[in-house]
Amino acid sequence: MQLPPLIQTFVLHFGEMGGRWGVNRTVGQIYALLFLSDRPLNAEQITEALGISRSNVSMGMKELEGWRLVRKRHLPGDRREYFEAPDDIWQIVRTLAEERRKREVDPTLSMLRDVLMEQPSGPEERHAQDKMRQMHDLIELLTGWAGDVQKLDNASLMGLLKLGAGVSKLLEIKGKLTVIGGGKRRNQATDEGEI
Amino acid sequence: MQLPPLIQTFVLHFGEMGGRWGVNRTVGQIYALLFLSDRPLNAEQITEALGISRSNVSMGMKELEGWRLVRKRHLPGDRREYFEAPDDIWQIVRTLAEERRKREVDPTLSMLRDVLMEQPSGPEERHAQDKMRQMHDLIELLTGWAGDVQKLDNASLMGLLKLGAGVSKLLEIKGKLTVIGGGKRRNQATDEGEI
DNA sequence: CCGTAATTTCAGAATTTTCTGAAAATTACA
DNA sequence: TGTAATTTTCAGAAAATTCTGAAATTACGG
Repeated sequence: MQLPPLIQTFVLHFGEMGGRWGVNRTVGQIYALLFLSDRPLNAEQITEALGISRSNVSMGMKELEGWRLVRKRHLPGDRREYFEAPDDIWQIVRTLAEERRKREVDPTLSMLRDVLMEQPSGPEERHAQDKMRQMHDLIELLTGWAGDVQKLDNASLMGLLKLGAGVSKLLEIKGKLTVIGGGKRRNQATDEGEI
Repeated sequence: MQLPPLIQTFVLHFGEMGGRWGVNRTVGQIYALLFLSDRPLNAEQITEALGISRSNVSMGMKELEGWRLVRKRHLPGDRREYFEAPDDIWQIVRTLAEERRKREVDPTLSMLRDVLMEQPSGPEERHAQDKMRQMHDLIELLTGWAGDVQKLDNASLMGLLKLGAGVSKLLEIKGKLTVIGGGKRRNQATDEGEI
């Protein structure tokens, strides 16, 4: 690998963190490289920059496309494929959130739904099912909210983030407005402890 | 492994998902078992329930304590150690968010800070550093917000979640109130695209 | 369509991670 | 303090993942 030092630091870091983020070292490095690059790169260039095999790049790209974190491009007069990482950093966050939900949360939600349909066969299973229902309801609440927030445009999203702990204050205001206007609830859960 | 079917399904699922969540199969299974259990369990019981070695349980517990997802307990008249998973599901979410930030985000933030101190040695590094600054600022905004929200009590947190996309409406209201009252900003970033 | 450049696939090698059993260390309490 | 129960450690076995090179496939330009 022969890269400018700042870029190399970043790329190596992404390689090491890749594991914790659910991708392998190569995939992390490829994404880092594309993210920093000011132009699309082809597989050969990535191979050279990272010192990995051509086939490894091919598999890594397939994985990154699965994550919707890279796009294919074609440069005129060049029959090779080029890759680039989308620029809008807010969109990247949305994509990551969505893909991680799909991989890390949805399967569990689905399993929980199945298991909650079953009849518990005794007090032990009854208690277990209670806990599973708590988990299920909370996950639904969280993912539903995340889905809603994801749809906000960049400016609104930034507004929300800047607010920070201020949401608390805002919620109090909302409470008062709701009493007057009679706003409707998103679901029927109660307001304390149990959801 | 000899467990009631509902429990077994849940435990096996957590084992399989463990990998994607940043822990190994055993750790996922142990946590699942403790989460569903209506009483603390000792290492021997976990060994039997999951069909894994005693030493593996020991290592798994250490990992789960590192995540702050289990607590040690002592039952009177029994010198063995017992383990239990905290009950408050909201607190579990906070703990998970915190620990994942510590493992998955903080190291990157730290690396970015270091790299942003360096002088870029040419246009390529300058562009790369720009992207890194974008990433750094966005991560700070996100983690700062998450940190604030984490401090909310259960009821407020639930209020926020139920709001869903309604935050958008609420933000508009806030905008108007701010014009009147002159609220202060959390940071100096601009409101569009670039953060 | 032909030839060739480019990409993908995949079997097995290399590496990393997980798990176990045996031994060492720690702990409770008699 | 001695002893037996319990927990932890850790070297290496087992399993899983990642990576490569060679072969197969695809896609382009003539």
